[in-house]
Amino acid sequence: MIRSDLTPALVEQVFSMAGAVSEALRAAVREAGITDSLAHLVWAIDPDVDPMPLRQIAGRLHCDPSNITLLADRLEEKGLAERRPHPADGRVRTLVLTPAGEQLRRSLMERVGEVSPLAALDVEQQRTLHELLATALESRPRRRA
Amino acid sequence: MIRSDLTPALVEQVFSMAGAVSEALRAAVREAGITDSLAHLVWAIDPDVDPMPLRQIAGRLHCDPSNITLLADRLEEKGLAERRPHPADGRVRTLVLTPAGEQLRRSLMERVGEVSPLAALDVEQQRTLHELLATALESRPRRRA
DNA sequence: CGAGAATGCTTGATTGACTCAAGGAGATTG
DNA sequence: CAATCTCCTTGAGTCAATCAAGCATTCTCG
Repeated sequence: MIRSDLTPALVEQVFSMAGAVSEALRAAVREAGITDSLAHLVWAIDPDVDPMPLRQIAGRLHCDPSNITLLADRLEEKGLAERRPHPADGRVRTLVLTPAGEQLRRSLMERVGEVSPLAALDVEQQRTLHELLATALESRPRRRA
Repeated sequence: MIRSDLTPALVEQVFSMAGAVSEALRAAVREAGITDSLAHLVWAIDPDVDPMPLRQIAGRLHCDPSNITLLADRLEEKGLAERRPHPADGRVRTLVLTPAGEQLRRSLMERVGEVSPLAALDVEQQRTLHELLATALESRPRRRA
């Protein structure tokens, strides 16, 4: 017993926080007639950057491309997003939000700014938290803390 | 545009961190022949506190009790946990880890202390992070930061 | 006591998410 | 132009999660 290890407690907090955020958004998500996974995908599509290929989205979300195919289908059915051919490469399809999709995305972001536990922190605390998480996430995973 | 809102970025980091931890544990989890959900349940059963009723576990994991029934079945099949009758109330079943289950739980905790991104922070940073998250999580969700 | 209500777990049916293997359309290399 | 590679899609199959009953046990109150 050399040093106390906070890591398991931190992991617990992180999962707890992710769960709390999902819970906080659930009402808005259900109201929009979509599921958590769809909301997650909408969240991941930033209208301000170049359209992403489905494969790239899959990488970003750590799941199989075929999974994104399925979710994209559902998003198209609901008129929240649509596939666009890649301008330079005919194999590639990109996914972009429709105006309705962009509006939903904005409303989710606003909502999370209102009801998530993270909103209970003041600006200074949020900045500190942001930096700590960035530091951890940027590090390549390594042995021994 | 009065103030910059870091909340969406923080939410992104939190989900990213949760994903990274799951990813870091995935190898160990698959090696044990179980799924992420089973691992999550094993993680949630602390051998050092009194055995919890299934209903209470469901509350802790924010899911339906019938879900826990199913997962508990699977855990029993694999010899990682077993149901025990509640000493005072005949309706209640509690779930406790077997020695094999406890060992798996310990190995998951050790592993997360080695490979999770959170382990990249020094002790002081971990303490700060722990306090910030605790502050946020303890607050009742409210409007306006 | 004893009937009715409440509580706790289980079962069954259904839906959604995810993974893997296989296939087809479009690009690239030689 | 032929072989190969990349990207998306399809189909099969598994796991997770919710909901609606259902049964057993306990509690409440006449």
